[in-house]
Amino acid sequence: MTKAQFHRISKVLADPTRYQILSRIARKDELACIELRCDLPITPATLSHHLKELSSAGLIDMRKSSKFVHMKLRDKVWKDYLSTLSRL
Amino acid sequence: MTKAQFHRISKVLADPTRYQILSRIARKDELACIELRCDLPITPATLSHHLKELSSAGLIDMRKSSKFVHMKLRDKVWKDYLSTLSRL
DNA sequence: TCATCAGTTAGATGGTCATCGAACTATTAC
DNA sequence: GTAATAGTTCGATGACCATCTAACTGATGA
Repeated sequence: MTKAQFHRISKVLADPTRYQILSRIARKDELACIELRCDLPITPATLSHHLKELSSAGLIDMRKSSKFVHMKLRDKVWKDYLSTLSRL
Repeated sequence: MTKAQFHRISKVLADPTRYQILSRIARKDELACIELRCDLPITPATLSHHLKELSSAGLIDMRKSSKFVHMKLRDKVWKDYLSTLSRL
């Protein structure tokens, strides 16, 4: 993991809403975007923005299936991040 | 560790300069402020600001000895943070 | 007592970013 | 085709914050 990617992820995690989204994605094998829209107090535009950030930081994969978008944690990246962070 | 403290620490770590400072502190048992001033490309005012953030987030202890300030990582808080984060 | 050095505080500034509404695309249903 | 639904994109806005300079405190040494 490069320093740039590491800092990118740190920044992405620093927003509580985004962290919560990632946490929700991680708890399921795969999560549909619409499941998040139901109970998060943000507009679809904001949610879309956060998912883009998570995705371009490399933390999640996004898959489109007809009308719906499904997200998945990228375990390897997440483990890499934890391991880099724990080395401080 | 409360959610508030967790998010506070996440935010503190998100700034690369501050992360580097914390990293330097962690590598030694105790680090003098003046050792950081030497080779960080920031003014004393900015350094002081970052140390205050790290300290009030609970990540470091600061000790004043005559003219000098010494910092130390609070291992327990750091380990708590890592453990909370790894649970996502 | 005076100069110097370590560090802090206050206030200003410029940049970043979470958020929104509005307009859009694309898909499904009737 | 037309309406409804899922999600995106764009531009604007307001808040937050890293950084600086300048002025300060407090300790050391001459």
